[in-house]
Amino acid sequence: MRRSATETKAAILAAARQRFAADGYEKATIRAVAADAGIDPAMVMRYFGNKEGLFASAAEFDLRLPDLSRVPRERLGETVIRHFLQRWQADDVLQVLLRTGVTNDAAAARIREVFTTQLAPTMGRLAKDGAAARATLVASQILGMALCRYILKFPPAVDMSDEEVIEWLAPTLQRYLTDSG
Amino acid sequence: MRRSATETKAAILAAARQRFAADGYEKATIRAVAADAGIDPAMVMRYFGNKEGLFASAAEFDLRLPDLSRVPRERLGETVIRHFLQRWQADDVLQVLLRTGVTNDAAAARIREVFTTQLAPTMGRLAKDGAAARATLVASQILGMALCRYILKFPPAVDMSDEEVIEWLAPTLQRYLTDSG
DNA sequence: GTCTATAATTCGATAGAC
DNA sequence: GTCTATCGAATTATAGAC
Repeated sequence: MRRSATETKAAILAAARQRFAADGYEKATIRAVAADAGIDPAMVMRYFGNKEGLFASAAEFDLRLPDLSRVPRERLGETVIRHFLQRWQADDVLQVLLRTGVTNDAAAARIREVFTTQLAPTMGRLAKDGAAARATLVASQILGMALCRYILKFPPAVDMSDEEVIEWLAPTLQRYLTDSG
Repeated sequence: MRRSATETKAAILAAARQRFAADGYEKATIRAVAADAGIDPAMVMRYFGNKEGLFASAAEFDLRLPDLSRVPRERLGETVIRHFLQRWQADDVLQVLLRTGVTNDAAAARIREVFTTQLAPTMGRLAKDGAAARATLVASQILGMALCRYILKFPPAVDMSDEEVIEWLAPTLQRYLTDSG
């Protein structure tokens, strides 16, 4: 079959995200990605140069955080956790970052970049003091729950409904974002 | 050099824990472990059969949770976070579990086992309702902070002192353990 | 744009000498 | 108890034909 370059690239990227999300960086092979995309492994090299280049493209990521300055202050925690639950299930790029970031330095650097350029500034506009620490606390609880639910699959975390997660985590995030010292 | 079997096994295990903790399951090679231990790769096979066997031995783990029934109820959160901060820095088995559990199914199963047999029962004796969910919430916050601090190395999390971590996380864990609904 | 062939490594694992 | 030699499989990556 003969396709356009953009079609092929898109097919490869979709397959790569699935593989990276499911297997992590080292276990996700170019051959497997190519097989999933229904093309030859050589095409992956042609379009992305090498495995690092493929990963860099597959890990492009926008948190798409809402404008938190328009949210009532007492509902910040709930808004943030709702956003991330939905963001987590929309596609698997967040899962790519988490799965690969734990064993691959380049991927960890990518997560830090997302944190530094997207999450921290947004939080910084909300709290006057300790913004960086607050952003980290928020990230730790969100990533920790994602880890237990989607990666490690702790039975109680998997069984919990989205609303239950929100009920428990919203007050935690609210405190991290708005409490003094 | 000629050593006793126990000496050699101990040297291999120590090296294996370091490698698994730093690289995860697939990137930690038997050859690298053997080089670190200053012995031949064949010795690893001799004593542990295969890579899975080596991992199983390296991932033997006891949370060593204190008897929480003897702790004043209002200090439960602080006690738990203090224990885990110390446990995390005592050796690197917890880091082994986290690094490997994200990409290796056997390792993930091992973490779930530690959770189910060691953490959940202890929490279960404290709260009458929703014990499993409470244990998961505690695990999510503790693992999430460990992830940001020791694995992903978010600068604000790395710079935070132990006491700051305790001040922020203790109230969170306290609420997860003792709050109603 | 697609694929074949293959080079160059690397890894887990085995057999066997000393 | 320790090591050499090596097999067989898998991987990234390259060169080049069609």
